[in-house]
This record gives sequence, structure tokens and C-alpha cells, in this order.
Amino acid sequence: MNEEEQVLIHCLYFTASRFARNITKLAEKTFDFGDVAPSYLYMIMIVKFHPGITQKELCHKLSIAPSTSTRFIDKLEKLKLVTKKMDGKQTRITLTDDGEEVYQQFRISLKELFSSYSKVLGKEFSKDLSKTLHEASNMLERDL
Amino acid sequence: MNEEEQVLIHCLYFTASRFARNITKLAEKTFDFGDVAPSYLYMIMIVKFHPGITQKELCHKLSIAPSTSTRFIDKLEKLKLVTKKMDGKQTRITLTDDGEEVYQQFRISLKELFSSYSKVLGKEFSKDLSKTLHEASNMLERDL
DNA sequence: CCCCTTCATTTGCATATACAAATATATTAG
DNA sequence: CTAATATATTTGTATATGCAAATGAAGGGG
Repeated sequence: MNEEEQVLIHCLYFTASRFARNITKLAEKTFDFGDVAPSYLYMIMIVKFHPGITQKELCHKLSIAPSTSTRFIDKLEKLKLVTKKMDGKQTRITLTDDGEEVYQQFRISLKELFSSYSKVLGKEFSKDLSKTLHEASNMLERDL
Repeated sequence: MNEEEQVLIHCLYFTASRFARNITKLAEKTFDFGDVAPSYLYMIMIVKFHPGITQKELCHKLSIAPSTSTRFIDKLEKLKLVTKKMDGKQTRITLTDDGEEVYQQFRISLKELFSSYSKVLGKEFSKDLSKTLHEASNMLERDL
């Protein structure tokens, strides 16, 4: 194995970005919700479990920047999937009935996505990898 | 653990994207090359090891779309780090002397990046995770 | 009650990245 | 050799995402 391959295999920045691109492609195929891209769906899910959550908490739970959350929420609001209510300096987000419905579909697609990649990567392997990535993110977010 | 956390931890699409964002942030801090963003550096490396490589092969090695490669190469050409030569319908890419120099610096930064995340995640853990992601990408690219 | 600081959100701008359509070149069938 | 097809690259357009600066709202000290 030459130096180049070594680097390509051992550099987490590279392998992680590449893997994320690959799995995103798969997710886009699976979550075919017209206007709602996969990343929005996670926001919907979190709002589902925390009605009235503040934007800041959302950012934290999703590990996204505040500006990104603003734009996500704007879009979801336009699609009438969430409502926004000012509360002092904070903004509180809640699902609409349409949002609830999208959430239900989302759960089904999620299972499909699971089985798509489990078929290729193996069920246990997928589960372990996901858990590992989750924990690694936590470590990075804590320590950097 | 509630349903929400389950999903957030077990969905590879989510954990992989999040992890990629976190590690990218770290890479951006480490690779401070002014105009050259981290993702370009891998292209430089591959060209270094395969002078005269075609654009298509580059796309394959980096797992990026052709359009992305066009824009990367354009930018690197403007920075005078690579040259482009038409060869029939293909385009062949080679490093310039400036490109070689950037490559040398890149190798140093790469080591820094390694040690940054190894400090947080552990050396062996990082290595294993990277290798796992590499292999998982290969599987996804082969089977989908 | 007003000013200053602090914190949450938004806006402006920039980058990475993709897909689909357009273009350019090469190859093959007739 | 020309027409049709195949392949590589480019361009138009769109999305996700971030940082830094601007804005807006709260609360404390005078």
C-alpha cells in the first residue's frame, strides 16, 4: 500500500466526509418527500418529541449552526409543518398537524433506509458503526 | 432511552453527517492554508501520486461528482497549483511546482490533524474508525 | 428610567456539493 | 466518410451549511 492510500484510509476527515456523502445519497433516494429533504426530517422528529423547544436547543441536539437552524425553520414554516412563537429573546417551535403527519411517514421511510444500508453493510455492523459515530461526535463536541 | 434518542443514535445518515460536520470543523482549524480548503488538499495529493491523472479517475478516487471536480480543478488552476491538459475527450491534471510545495505543507498539517483528533478520540480508535468508514464507503459504492 | 452588556436569532455572504442539461470529442455501424 | 451513439467535461441551478456582522430583546447598575 502506498503513501497515498495510507492517507486516504487513515484520515478521518476524508473517510468521514466520503462516507457521509455516500449515505446521504442513499437517504435522498429513500426519503422521497417532495419538498422535505432528509435533514429537515430530523428537526421534525425532535420537535415532535419536544413541543415548544427553543431554537438554541434544536441547534444543540442536531449539531448545526444557529444560522442553519433559522433557515431550516423558515422553510418548515413555509411548508406549514411547524409554527414559530417568539418568547422573549427565544423562539419556540411546535409541530402543526401537517407536521405530525409528515413525522408518521418519516418513521416508515426511516425503517426503509435502515434496511437499505443494512442489506449492504450488515445489520449489526451498521448499528455499531452508528453508535460509534454518535459517541465520537459527543467526544469531539465536548473536547474541542 | 426514548424513541427520539434511539433514532438519533441508530440512524447512520444522521450520525455520519453529524460526525462529518464535527471533523470538518476540526480540519478547517488545522489546515490553515489561506485559499486552499481541506477538500482541495486531497485532490492535490492524488494528483501528486498520479501525475497526468484524468478527471474521471480523480472523481472516482475522491468519490465526488464530475461537476464538483470541474470546479475544484478550476480553482486549483487559478491558484496555479495544477495544470490541465486536454487529451481527447479527457482532461489530464498535473501538479505545478507551487502545487508540489503546497503538498509538502499539507503532509505536515495532516500529521497535526491526526494528533488533534487522536488526542480526543484515542489513536487506535481513530485509526480503526477511519478504516471502518473507508471500507463501508467501498461497500456502499459497490452495491448501490 | 436609560445605558451597557449579554444572549438568541437573523442576514449577508461564501463554500462544498449535487443533478440535469448542454457541449465536445471519440467511436462505431453502415 | 457520415450519422448515430457513447463518453467526458462543463454549465446552470439548487441545497446544505458555516462564519461574522447586524439586529433584537433582557436584565443590571446607576
